[in-house]
Amino acid sequence: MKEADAIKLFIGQIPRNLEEKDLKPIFEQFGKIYELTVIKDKYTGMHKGCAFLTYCARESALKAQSALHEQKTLPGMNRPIQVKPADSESRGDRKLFVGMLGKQQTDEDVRKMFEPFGSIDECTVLRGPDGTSKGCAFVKFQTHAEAQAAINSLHGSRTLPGASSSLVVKFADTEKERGLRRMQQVANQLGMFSPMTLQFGAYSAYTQAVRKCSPGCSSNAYLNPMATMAAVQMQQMAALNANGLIATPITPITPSSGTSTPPTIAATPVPALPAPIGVNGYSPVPTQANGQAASETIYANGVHPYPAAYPAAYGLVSQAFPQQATIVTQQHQQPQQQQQREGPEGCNIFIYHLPQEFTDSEMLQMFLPFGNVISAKVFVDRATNQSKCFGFVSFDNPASAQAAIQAMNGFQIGMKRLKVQLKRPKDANRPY
DNA sequence: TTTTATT
Repeated sequence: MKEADAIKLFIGQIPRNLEEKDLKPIFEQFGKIYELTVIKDKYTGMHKGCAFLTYCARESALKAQSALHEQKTLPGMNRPIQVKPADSESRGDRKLFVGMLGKQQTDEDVRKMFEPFGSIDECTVLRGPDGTSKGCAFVKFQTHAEAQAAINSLHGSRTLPGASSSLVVKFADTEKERGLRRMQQVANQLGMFSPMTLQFGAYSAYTQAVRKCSPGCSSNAYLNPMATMAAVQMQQMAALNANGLIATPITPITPSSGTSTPPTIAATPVPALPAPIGVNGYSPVPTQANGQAASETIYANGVHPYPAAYPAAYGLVSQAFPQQATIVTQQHQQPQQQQQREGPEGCNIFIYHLPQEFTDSEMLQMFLPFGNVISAKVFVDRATNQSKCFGFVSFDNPASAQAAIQAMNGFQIGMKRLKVQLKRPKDANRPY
């Protein structure tokens, strides 16, 4: 069916509305297609804008790559289509991150510097939206050995003009490391500046939250919303650090929409977070007897809300921040009428029991981790200018809205718990 | 000073 030396291609920069049937005509002109798969998010099913393609013949793959790679841009895309061997086709780690470049250096300058060590597949200086160099680059060699040789010779070997320290040459971050980096950025964004603050805030918020969830135990302690968010972040980081994976929750999972769930648990999102891995292997989470039943309920539905919510959410963070920047810019450009954009049906959520002091921007921050926020509005009393303690957040897709609901409904802030649900359509529930 | 994505 396919040749033994067939190449699996990675196809990038494809519009998210194109499915296999739409893509097929573009590629079959180069030969018989063995397999073509659009890549979708494991949990949300969201189209990731890329695909894998294997031709029956190796030659077809080579022809398609040379004819299409970076040669045309599909409708709605800003960058040209990518057609190249999938990562799974390459052997070993051969991609380098190069830091501490001067801002003036071009792709060609960097290429010249690395050429002596082997054949370079890709060489790109990272640039911001305005085209300014970020002072770093990615260089991909054909083999791991070549990359290693470049590290050995170049790392720390010199300080380029305009750089603040000596040249950095190392293997590029893995996907896992990038995830961690993104979460640290989220933590910073939430105002947690030092590791000490972060640990302290997270621990106290976390223990209070756990106590609150234990039967027969009540805590009236005030939870700083940012410390509470810190707790979420910390648990994520701990889980990732320990396993390289999101830990499977051992504590009760709670379907926020479940009708048969006891109210005390239904409003408790904290156990839906992964079991934190404590320092030195100590886990502060008590395993609760009712946890298993709750978990099974979820799996029976085929939906695992926790892994769905957070990996998906953090996968979107890198998109979420540019989005936030966009919002800020828009406010400057048209301060009079920043549009209240509403997303499509299923993308808009209603949030009640917000802390009195929460503003649009704080609510935005709280929901950014779940996707592209296109609008975040706290409702304010006209007369007093005081928050009415509720608001609306709109995402650009329903999966983000569901992730936000799943993770944040019932989230404890102070003595209250957030109510987070889909915004009702305008015409519904208006009997009077 | 870490990217537009890799089942």
